[in-house]
Amino acid sequence: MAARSYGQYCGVTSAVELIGERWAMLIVRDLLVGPRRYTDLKLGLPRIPTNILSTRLKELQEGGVIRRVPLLNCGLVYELTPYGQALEPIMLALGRWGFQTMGEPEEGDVVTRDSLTMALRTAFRADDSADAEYELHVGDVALRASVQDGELRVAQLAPNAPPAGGQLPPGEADAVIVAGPGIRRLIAGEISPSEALAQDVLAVVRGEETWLDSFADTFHIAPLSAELNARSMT
Amino acid sequence: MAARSYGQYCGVTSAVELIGERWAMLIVRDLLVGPRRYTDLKLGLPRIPTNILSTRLKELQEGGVIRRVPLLNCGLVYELTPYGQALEPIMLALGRWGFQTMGEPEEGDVVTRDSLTMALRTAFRADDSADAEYELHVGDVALRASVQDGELRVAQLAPNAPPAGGQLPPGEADAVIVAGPGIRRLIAGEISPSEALAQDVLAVVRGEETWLDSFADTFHIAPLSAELNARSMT
DNA sequence: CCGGATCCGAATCGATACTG
DNA sequence: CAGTATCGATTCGGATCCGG
Repeated sequence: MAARSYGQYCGVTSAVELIGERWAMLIVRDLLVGPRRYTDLKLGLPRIPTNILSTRLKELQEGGVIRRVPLLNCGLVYELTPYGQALEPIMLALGRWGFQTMGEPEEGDVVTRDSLTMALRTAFRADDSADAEYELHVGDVALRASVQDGELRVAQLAPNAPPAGGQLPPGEADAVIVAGPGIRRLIAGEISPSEALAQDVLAVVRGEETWLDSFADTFHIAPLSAELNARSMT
Repeated sequence: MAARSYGQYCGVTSAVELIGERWAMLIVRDLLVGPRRYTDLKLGLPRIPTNILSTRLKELQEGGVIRRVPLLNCGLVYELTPYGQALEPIMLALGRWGFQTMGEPEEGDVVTRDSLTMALRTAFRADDSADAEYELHVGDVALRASVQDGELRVAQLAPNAPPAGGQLPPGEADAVIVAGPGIRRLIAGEISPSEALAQDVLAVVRGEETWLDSFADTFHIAPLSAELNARSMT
């Protein structure tokens, strides 16, 4: 038996041996957005040591979770296998669960394109969604979220694109929202759209501010219950 | 920022910082079955070092996932907080996912009461279930699975209880199934109930063998697809 | 620039022994 | 029963380097 094996014959154990090592889940999270090259992953995970990244990529490949795909012109990308893609609902549920205890960002925390993309998918409520096109800026990450018929599609815009400036995807967004990490409070329902505007948590730099109500209905993660604060109780 | 922080402001990251450390998920898995004392956890995780167990218990407590509850007479148990219990669907989904790649047990792998209990919950198909009482033995783990109106309840029987010997829960089981780890192949649908019997993967030591068909319908984890074998493809 | 490999100190993990 | 203490073996993190 491998020295570092958990030594149990069990589905959960197998799963944890495949994707439980440090950084592995975050690599999978980013690959759930789309295929990524080594350098993309490194940029999206600024604090991962490069030797750990390459080790994890090998392990995930060995475990059948990801695949190495050479590109036609040059370079290569890593992508999830069908088996790896089956992690999507689990990752979304885990993101929803972890969202509850995010609190405020620590000094030095970053928001990356892929993590924000997954966060939007995590918070998406198909049933409460109204069709709309949002352009969302958080820090220097810019996304375009298209909601149509209860389906969400998220596209990543060029970084540092001036809000409302680009005409990259055809047509203008209904609303361009510029926010900071405090947008968490809106999605958590801790503050209402009008409070968010009043407290400068975010701004609607183009489009009617009423789109913010639709946005808050569409992207929402309800708190589990009040007992969440029952922490550190002996 | 903590040295070992992932440095990202994201729900998945928060979740992984709470339950992503080594052994943490397996502790949560066992606590999803019910409150457990320190010694129970140690027995259920034979390979965990005791210092790691106590460190994880402190961390999970600090994170609001578990709670320490002193018992009236003596001793104490750890139990999940409501927030921790919210991990149940995630754990079941993860168990289902990991089940696909379990293969055959490694030398030295064990099956514990709690892991088998969770495995049954993982494999349970409410829609295809017929009411029944099963007594299941795998290795020296003995469980009583009661299926009624699409609901599953699993009770753990005394270890080393002679199959069909005990009258612990009121009434006799419809079928007493004695199996080894090969029962995975039945649950995965790799073999049929009759093949399982013919190949001595398991035996029905009391009750009609036809109960095994109900069992196989009730507890089943379908393979994702054929491409699962597309491993290690460069 | 892409896709890593190598080296090394620091932190964590695993195994065992020991204690209130 | 419910953990600490200790210590060698691994792994991780940070930095540098390298071939294409």
